[in-house]
Amino acid sequence: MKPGKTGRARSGASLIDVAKAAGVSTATAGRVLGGYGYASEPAAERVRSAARALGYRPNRLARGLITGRTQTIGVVASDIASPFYAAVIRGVADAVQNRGFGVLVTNSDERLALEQQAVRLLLEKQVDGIIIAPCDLQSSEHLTEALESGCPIVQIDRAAPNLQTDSIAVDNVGAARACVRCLTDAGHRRIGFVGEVLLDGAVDLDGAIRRCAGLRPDERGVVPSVLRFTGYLAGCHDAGIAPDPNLIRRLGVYSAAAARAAVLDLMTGPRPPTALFTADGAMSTGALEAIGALGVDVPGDLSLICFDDLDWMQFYARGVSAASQPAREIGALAADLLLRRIEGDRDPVRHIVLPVAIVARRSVAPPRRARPRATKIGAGHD
Amino acid sequence: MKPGKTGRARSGASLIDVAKAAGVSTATAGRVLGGYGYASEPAAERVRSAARALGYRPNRLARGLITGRTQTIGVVASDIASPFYAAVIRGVADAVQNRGFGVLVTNSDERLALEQQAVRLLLEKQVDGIIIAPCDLQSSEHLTEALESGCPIVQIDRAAPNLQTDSIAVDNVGAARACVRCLTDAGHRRIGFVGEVLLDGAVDLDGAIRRCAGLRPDERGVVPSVLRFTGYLAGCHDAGIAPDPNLIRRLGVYSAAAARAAVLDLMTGPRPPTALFTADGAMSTGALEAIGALGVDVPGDLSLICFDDLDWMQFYARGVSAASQPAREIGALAADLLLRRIEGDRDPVRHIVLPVAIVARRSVAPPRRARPRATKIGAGHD
DNA sequence: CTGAAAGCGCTTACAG
DNA sequence: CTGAAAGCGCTTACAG
Repeated sequence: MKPGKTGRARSGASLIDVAKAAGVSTATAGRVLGGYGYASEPAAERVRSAARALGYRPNRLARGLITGRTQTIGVVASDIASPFYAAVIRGVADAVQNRGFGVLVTNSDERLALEQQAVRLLLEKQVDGIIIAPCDLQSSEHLTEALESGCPIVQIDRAAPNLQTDSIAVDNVGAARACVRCLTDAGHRRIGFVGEVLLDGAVDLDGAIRRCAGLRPDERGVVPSVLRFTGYLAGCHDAGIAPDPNLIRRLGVYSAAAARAAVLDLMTGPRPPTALFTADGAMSTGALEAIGALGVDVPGDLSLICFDDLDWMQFYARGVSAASQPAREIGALAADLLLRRIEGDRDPVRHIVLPVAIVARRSVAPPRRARPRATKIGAGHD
Repeated sequence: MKPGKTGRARSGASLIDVAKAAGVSTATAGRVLGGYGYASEPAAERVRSAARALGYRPNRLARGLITGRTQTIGVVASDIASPFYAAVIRGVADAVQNRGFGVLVTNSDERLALEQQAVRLLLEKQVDGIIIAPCDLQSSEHLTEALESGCPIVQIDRAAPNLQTDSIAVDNVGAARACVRCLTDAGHRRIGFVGEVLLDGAVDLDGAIRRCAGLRPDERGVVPSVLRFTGYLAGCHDAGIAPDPNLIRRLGVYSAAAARAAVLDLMTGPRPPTALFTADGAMSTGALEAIGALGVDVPGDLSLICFDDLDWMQFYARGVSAASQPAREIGALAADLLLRRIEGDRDPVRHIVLPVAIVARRSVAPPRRARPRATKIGAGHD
């Protein structure tokens, strides 16, 4: 009844108890119950029924201590409450659960210190591998260390370039380019851009444009929002549109509030865009809030395509087009890759780039003709 | 380089190595690094620097095997990809992470067999406690067993009545009642209801109404949708409205498609409701799809309040009112309760009932006067 | 304050 | 096919 003096709380029958009851050695009982090694049918049957009678439940901790395998994989997400990561984790869980694996989840909130702490916890818990969206593409010593200690890693959403691991990301450049194409095909020429696009060494817009124009689709070591900005530039270029600095907002932070302010500013300025492309979940949320606050019609005064780490439902409901990542698939693929590595696969690392579906709603339609604002020429004020 | 012959993959320095390097016993090294027991400062310092030099990382498996504590808690959700459970798990993770705990997540998809499998996995992995949304309020032998083996449990969202555990749920009856009140206050009298409301032994509506009318707010052993139906009935009663069977749709399944069909049927019938209350996430999604397909305006031809296991963003975007659960808080509270039990708290079980916020958007406004459909009396056809 | 010894529950070679 | 023994990496009483 009371916990033993060693402090362990739960008891239950151990393999020793089962072996004793079945009249065999623990080795034999282990072989039967663990499904490894041989045992004669009569012995096996005695062991099984003893296990059943005692309500035996294997202790995976003990097994893990010996085999060096815990059958647990760790996931480090920015925020598991975000629809994107929630779906990724679901994909991971589905892929591994029928193989007897567990999934240990942690959040980094895009902060390196938290990520390092999370990785340490996972390693101390002896996970067999880690799936991570690294929050810093340069500082990855903690991940190198994990790798060197034999813990395989799969990077998702982004990939540190100097980390020799498999990775899975969507085709950010291609998807953003396709989004812009939707807009230009519909006749838009003034297409606003709102994104984080944090670039060290390129604070000015011209520098950013020069730098991003050279990026290739599969470029690793580059954060998604920069790749999407690259796609935006490419899309404009495709349509023979020169990037207009007044229509581009690089916020430098991943903040819905900042995006809201930026879109309000864009839309109430002298020559507002007729269409808008938002590069991230937070940007998209901010943009939706702004156009709500402005009472702007979508479609109508504005066409909008959101690149989305959030739930496409909100865009769907709003009648807005969105580019949406196949999150579950990313999770499932990441888990597959990881399990393969855990099983000892030594193939060269793979970098998978997934296509992104664009869920076109009504908002790509060209804008309604704006209400004539100053019919009386020279009215000068309102 | 190569894995040892025992099959364990990862090596790294063990406590033995650290002790050897520091010139002390493993007992002393363990006391220093584990933070238990005494050690002289010089010895401690030698141990710490040896640990640092060797890159020592404690193996929590080994510790767990002895202490009987893994510092891991398990969560069994219906679907971690749903915004509700994703947020719950985030709340759990936040509450436990700074205490060095990990969170192991599993999905039941509301299927008993999967839930049992998930619980077994968690127990074999020796979690210190389980947070679960039980999918079957009657068949809970597997949970009783867990409890008896010393694994504390906290139930969320619903609670099996015969399970002596802490539980956390929202005030389903009160929230639904308040939703209806929003509608009746705005002048609605014909308020439709769409929910799962699966009741054995009450297949007919009259039976269901009689049975639900007697439920009290804190009733356990009753699934949320039934409690919300109860709240709906109470809200109607408050306003002196007799429940109209033609406006009530008990689907018996948790299906957006079924809800969509039900709402289409309701709205295209002879006397459509002027307002609608949906009792679940899937119902809400289906209803939104239906009114989208019908081109019904919200507000306008219809007022709508959704009870929500999904993301309130979609309602917000649609201009719809929603009752939303404080998911993160539920997770955080569940984790707190569980940690307390893990630490040996023997207080009587607590059943926490949380209030639900109603996010009122435009849809509670009374409906616009319907476009006169048959101005020419006797027109007879369209 | 410190160390030798036992042991958590299991798996793994290794003899028989 | 089976068992005795060793051991995974740590913590726990218990002597000193």
